[in-house]
Amino acid sequence: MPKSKLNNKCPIDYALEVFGDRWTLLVLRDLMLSGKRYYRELMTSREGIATNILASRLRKMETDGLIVRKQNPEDKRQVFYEVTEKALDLIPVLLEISRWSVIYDNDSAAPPELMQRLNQEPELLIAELKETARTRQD
Amino acid sequence: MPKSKLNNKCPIDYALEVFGDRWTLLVLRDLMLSGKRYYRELMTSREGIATNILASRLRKMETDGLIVRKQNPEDKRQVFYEVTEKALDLIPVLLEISRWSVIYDNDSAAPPELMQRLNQEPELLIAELKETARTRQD
DNA sequence: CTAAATTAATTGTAAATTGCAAGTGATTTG
DNA sequence: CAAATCACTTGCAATTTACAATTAATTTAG
Repeated sequence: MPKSKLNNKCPIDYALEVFGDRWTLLVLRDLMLSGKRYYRELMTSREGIATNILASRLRKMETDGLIVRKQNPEDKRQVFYEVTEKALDLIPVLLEISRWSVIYDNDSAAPPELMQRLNQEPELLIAELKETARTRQD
Repeated sequence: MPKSKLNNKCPIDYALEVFGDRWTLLVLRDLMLSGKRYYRELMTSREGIATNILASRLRKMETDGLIVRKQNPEDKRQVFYEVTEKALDLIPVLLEISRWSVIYDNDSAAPPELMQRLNQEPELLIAELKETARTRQD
């Protein structure tokens, strides 16, 4: 990672610092769109993230204010992660990315009715996805 | 980079393979939103990309169908890059990312009237930005 | 016509990051 | 209380990145 500069001006720069790596967006996808919450659940993504990388990304994501780390009071070994509004506000970015990939990659698939709703009533879809993600965690 | 799998299914995966690194989105920004076309222009971005990294990214971006490499017939030393429709269709992604960064990073700035138009008439803004980028290159 | 400058890279190497395998400490389960 | 589970950490090899120097092709200046 290049040294971060004070008084960064380009918005793309900041975004790349926060999620411009190979794994952060995938973890956010799992937390926000796949309903995963626990470390062990995040380990099982099809992309196969290594445990040390997952741990270091979760640490950085907490530092960056995307997630909050919590302990399951009923089993103190278990740790889960809640997404913040800052993370939830990345849902539109994830959806735009998905829309693009579905067009340009033959192997990319997403629930077709999701893509349809994304074209027809994006605002409502985003609101629902956010609410679903939020509700899961209280 | 982890090995890419055949029959990739998640759209986010594909996107990360194509532009999920530290530099590709910045180069696309310069090509599509800042009107840069020449290698030497791309070298002067404030973020300071190293020349070997720029060269390797441009090669990969051409492989991935985001840009086309061309030679200036009036000065055969000079090389410029044109963006494809595939790249232009990433403008909405760049704009969504910018919207998010402007909210969450105090140091991020973007032309305020651009952000305003992004909220009020996103489709028209995107069409105009694409057209501007396209026109520049013929 | 030739020497210097410009452009778009490539090459070499050190530093940083990633990926993989194994191990650890706290808890819970049988 | 021994074994299993969970969320990591550690060690190390392999890959990628950053920085500096060099190169080949072409153009410009004198």
